[in-house]
Amino acid sequence: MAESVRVRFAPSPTGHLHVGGARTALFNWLFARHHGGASLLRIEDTDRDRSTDEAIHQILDAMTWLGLDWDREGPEDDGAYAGYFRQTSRLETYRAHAARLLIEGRAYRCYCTPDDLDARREAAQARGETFRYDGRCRDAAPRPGVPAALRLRIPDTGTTIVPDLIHGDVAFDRATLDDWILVRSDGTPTYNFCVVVDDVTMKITHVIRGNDHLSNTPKQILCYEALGYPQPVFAHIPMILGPDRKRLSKRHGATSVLAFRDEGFLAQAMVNYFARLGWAHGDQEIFTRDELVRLFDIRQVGSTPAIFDRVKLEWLNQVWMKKLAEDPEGRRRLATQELAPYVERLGIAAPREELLLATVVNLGERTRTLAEMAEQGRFYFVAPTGYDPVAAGKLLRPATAAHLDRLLRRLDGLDAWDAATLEGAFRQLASELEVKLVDLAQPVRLALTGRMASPPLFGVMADLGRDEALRRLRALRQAVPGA
RNA sequence: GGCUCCAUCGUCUAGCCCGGUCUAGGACACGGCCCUCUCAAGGCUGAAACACGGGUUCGAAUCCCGUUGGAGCCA
Repeated sequence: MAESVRVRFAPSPTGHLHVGGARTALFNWLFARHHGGASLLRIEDTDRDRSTDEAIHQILDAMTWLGLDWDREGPEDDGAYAGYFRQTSRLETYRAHAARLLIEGRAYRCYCTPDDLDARREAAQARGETFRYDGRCRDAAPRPGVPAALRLRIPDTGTTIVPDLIHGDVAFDRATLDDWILVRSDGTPTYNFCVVVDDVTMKITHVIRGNDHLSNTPKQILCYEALGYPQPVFAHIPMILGPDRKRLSKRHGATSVLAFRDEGFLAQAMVNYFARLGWAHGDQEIFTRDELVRLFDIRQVGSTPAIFDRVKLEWLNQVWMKKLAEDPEGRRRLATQELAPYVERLGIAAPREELLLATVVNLGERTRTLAEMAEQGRFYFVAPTGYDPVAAGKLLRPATAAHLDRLLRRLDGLDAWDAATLEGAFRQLASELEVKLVDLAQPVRLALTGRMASPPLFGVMADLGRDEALRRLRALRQAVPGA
């Protein structure tokens, strides 16, 4: 690409950053980073009734969490998140462009009131026709003092082509388009007009956005032409749908990116998942951020809408938790940065780092989210407060008592307290008692973790330490009736 | 309703642009087996798709047309 790439992500701050928006943001970011270009952020807050600062911060928080940093060219007016553009701070620019179009005759004042328009629309419908503005004010005499909307004068005939990186050339018959409103009679600029003016003045080279904007694009292209500005390259990426194939929304459960963070998903897993929605690189499923930047190619993005599959996301999250736990550095970060807050949320203050590490190492392959990991790893930090009722019913019987007593004596006599030694002792005793290892192990597992399922028992005993392990064993022994 | 987009296993997708290598590949989920102190993870394995109908062609998942279905935008 000859000129340097400049893209933008343009959310409207009327709610949280949802899954679809995040994927759009990611594709823009990847495209920019891949080409060494700039990635800008524009907040489309012209709908003042529905836009809130709260939403802006949530969106920025989510983007920061996902690691989608933007190039800071905008005003430095918002602390940590500075450097983005707000449409409401650009109203003067829209006004100037509107004035120019009016003077040059590319736009005209329309005195039709909303009521007029509604009536004409209904009449058209009654006749079974599709209503389009008929251009009746194109040559209307100026009526000073009368509120007027500003409409773009578009050609009556011909075809407007939207050249699109993903869909190829998409043709729209201009006869199906009409002279659309640039500025409402109350003076507020419309969405499509702001977008064009913004993209032009921000020197955006590639507009990467959701497919839901494709239908608006011919109107925008006509506006570029009226303004005499070059068009950016368009890429309309397929939308993300819910399991019912409808546009993804709250009805489908969590769609807010921050909600996923809250549930204990890793940003890396989210990014990996989003990238694979609509894009693929052969058979590869797991991508690091760097790999994505290197391999991402917008032209390889498919054109089919994708259904959001939480189960696969969960799988990816597990893969990433396991992956991070593999090397010392990742393990430490996963334990102290990612997992710790979830453990603390369980009411465990200042969890010890070595236990956090043990949790991460052992529960990474057993759980799918950090919240789940904390929950299932709780026993590392605190003794069980009760036993799984089914297991208790099965295991807390007199027959177990004798075995436990033998075991306790055996463990007391151990010089070392490591997984290998413990396993040896258990196996030895099991064969002496002529029982299966599992029969000896399960009561102990219940004592230490409160559950029937846990990470490998001997590792758990070692991680807990001799004193704590024996304490929990004796506690269970007390609970065994008889003997 | 008008316009536009989309159509490969239940889901994400590879293949489609540059027809033959496709008895259509991978992944998630699901079943079986192995491993095993539990649960997982892992390994092996099974079931599972080119929406339909016409063309074009020696040959179509791949190109063209239509139908059906889904979605989005505008109203």
